[in-house]
Amino acid sequence: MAAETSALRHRLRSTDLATEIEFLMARARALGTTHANEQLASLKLKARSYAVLALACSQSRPSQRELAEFLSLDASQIVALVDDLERRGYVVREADVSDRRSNVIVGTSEGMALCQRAVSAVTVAENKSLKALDEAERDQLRDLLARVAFEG
Amino acid sequence: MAAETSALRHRLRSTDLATEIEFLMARARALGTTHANEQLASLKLKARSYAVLALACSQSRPSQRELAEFLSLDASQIVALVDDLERRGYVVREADVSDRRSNVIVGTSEGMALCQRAVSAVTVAENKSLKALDEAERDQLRDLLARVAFEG
DNA sequence: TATTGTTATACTCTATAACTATA
DNA sequence: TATAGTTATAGAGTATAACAATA
Repeated sequence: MAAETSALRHRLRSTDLATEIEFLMARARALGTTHANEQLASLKLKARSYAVLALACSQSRPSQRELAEFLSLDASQIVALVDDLERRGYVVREADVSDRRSNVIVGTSEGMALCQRAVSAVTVAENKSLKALDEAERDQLRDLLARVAFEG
Repeated sequence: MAAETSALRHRLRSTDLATEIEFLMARARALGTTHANEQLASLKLKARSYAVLALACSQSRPSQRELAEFLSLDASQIVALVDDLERRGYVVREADVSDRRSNVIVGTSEGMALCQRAVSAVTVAENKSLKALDEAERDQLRDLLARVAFEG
């Protein structure tokens, strides 16, 4: 994607579209994903696989179905993401004792180590994406987005 | 995508991932795009084609290259979007007198009419997506996102 | 009967490279 | 030599339906 000229920005920013939250979110997210994927590339992770790894390495013991719901992804996509992370030794599918249909996805110790590095990488990316905002504003944005994201 | 149980929300919301702005933005946007596409479906538009139409129907006379940059899309994707809208009679490619390589994309009167209806549809969708926020909070979110989106 | 994980499949989205016409 | 638009194509992302095992 080519760099944007300031003339272009000025001209198109004054359009109605440029004030729509949906549009602004699309743009902000394109930027954020680019930065995140750049920082995660050396760990052979992307935003998606990072999210799965992070939840697997939390103490929440999510099932694949839960991962799909929480990450707004289709269940069939989770299969491929977990397959990849499992093949690389970062997560395992554990049998759920209370429901034998269900797999619980858990991080291995290698997964935990990778996850720690990934969190650092994502922090770097987030700082790049949000460099226009100070700490208080970032908290404000986080709070507003959380309410939108979880109170649809 | 299945509905999310409150138990799941509670359990996974307490993870570190759930506090990352990148993740929250992905979730909020999945929601917003779903609502927008639902409302635009009867006009045979999607979030993407709506954005192109809206810019074409503004007074800014964007080139295809400018549309690509402003919408964070690849130039080759704009071709297909403009092709579709042009075939349906909503926009035309006008020759740019100052640079004959360049097309200026302009809305027709049918395009203007459709755009007006689309703006209403998108407003409905935005109200659904942002129902958790009051007017002042929406302005705040808009402002914060704009700064992130345009000051990467 | 309904649900979890899985597979297969198709459809959309996105990125890349090569081409043409202009600059 | 570089840029705007186009085309072709491949790869990534996403959705749907069907199946086996289990509830």
